Amino acid sequence: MRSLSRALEVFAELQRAERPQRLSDLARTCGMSLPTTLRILRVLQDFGMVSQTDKSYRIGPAVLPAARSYLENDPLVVSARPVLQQVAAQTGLTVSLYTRLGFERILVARVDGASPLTYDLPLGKRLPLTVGAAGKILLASATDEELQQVTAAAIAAGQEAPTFTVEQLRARLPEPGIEYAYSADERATGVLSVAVAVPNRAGRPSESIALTSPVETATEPALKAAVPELRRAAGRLAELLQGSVY
Amino acid sequence: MRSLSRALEVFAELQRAERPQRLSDLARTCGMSLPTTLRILRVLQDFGMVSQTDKSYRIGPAVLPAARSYLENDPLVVSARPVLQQVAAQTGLTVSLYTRLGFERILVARVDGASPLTYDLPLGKRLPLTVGAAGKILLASATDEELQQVTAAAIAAGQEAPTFTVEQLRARLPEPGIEYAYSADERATGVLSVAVAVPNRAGRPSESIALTSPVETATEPALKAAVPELRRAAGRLAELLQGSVY
DNA sequence: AATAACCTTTCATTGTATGAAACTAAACTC
DNA sequence: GAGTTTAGTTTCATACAATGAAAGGTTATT
Repeated sequence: MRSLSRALEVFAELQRAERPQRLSDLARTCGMSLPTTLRILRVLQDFGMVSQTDKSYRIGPAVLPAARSYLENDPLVVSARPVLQQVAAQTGLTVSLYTRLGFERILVARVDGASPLTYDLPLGKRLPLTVGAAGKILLASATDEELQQVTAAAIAAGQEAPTFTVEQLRARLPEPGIEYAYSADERATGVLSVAVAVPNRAGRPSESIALTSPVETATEPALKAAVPELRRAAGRLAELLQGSVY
Repeated sequence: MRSLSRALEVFAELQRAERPQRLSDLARTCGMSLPTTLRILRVLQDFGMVSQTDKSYRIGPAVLPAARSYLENDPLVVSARPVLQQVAAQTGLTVSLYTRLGFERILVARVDGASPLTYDLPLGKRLPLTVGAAGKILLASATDEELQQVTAAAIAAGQEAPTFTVEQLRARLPEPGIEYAYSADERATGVLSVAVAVPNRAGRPSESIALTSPVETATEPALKAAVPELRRAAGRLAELLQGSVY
């Protein structure tokens, strides 16, 4: 399925670029010939996944129904909503659900607490695994090899300095036996966060739930005191997922 | 690019289904062999466009960053926001921006007025072209052939009864020379709406702006009185689009 | 336990994806 | 505004990737 992989590369590159791209740019960045790139763009355009104006290509409107379909129908997101709401109600803090995608994590659901963290809801935001409680907890049970890949990916994505090493990463991760991660001023200054992983019947977890708070509102002990509550929520979510028809 | 087209068919079918699909279902619905369908799903899964649990496939989380990228970077959406906000402020009504995708339209931006229409913001919702002011105005300059296709597509999508005809559709559309469309109780009962098209340098328009109001809040004459304001907004948006770097 | 339905892999064949090259259009230079 | 460079598009021969039939394996059903 080479052509399909290449098409998805082009599609990913259009997202990464964050601005309209010319045919030759895309061909160069994705390492393929002009005719091939052009043919791929034409098909993507037929389906609305890509738009064109003059000589510039960008992501097209068809991604919106797709995202809507995901948010409304995905068992993870659907099951999580009531669970997150309950935690937000009990703690008064903002609760977020992340899912791992490649070597990053994506915010897929969020329920604001009493003091909302941000005005906008950055659903779909790509964040590093190396930074922030919700990222680090997903790496807690990772192998050395995987940490190596994560490190390389984070550097390549510009999320970490070129000097970043696996040792530095490991130092941030929770110690063995600790089933939550904590972060302060890591991803954003003035923000504290604890996160637990959503258990996964087999294999390492790819989802995490985080409690986040501005430093003025909560303290480290207060956040850590909420960890049992968070764990229960994660457990409940895992059960819901088992039960769902999938 | 047959394999790419087929992959996008599978992807579209997963959205249409609105629930996890099995391999054999997808193969049958999309009219392709099991091995081919499986190979497509595997590649889509590698990129996060599709998720799998046990034997069920569904839309994957990678669509969220894509949608986010669209909403944050697309010149249409970005340019429209201040324009819609101004109209909402001046009229106190909900203002929506739709774009055409195939034989449907998609809500890509909305700014609520004084009396919000709905609590949730159904961004990315697919709606028919045959119903509602914002759909009909996009068909105002359509050829007979195109109306025929639209009619067939609406019946196929279950948006119109099987007995629906081009004549019935034409009767709903604005008369020649009228540059706005009006609807009452068409798409939703108790909802009035006027819409104008966003002018397009060449070719027929594919975007429209609508003012919507519950029947209790506004009357037909009141809505129609806002049409000049709407037209100015559409013109301003068109200018912004010309000017943007694209 | 037996049967059926479904999923996955293998493999030979075809057809489609591919890039070089030629061509055209646009942008830039002077 | 003519000449030159760069970018986009089309054509075409070739190779290889996409394909489905068939076999094998797995899970569900009876």
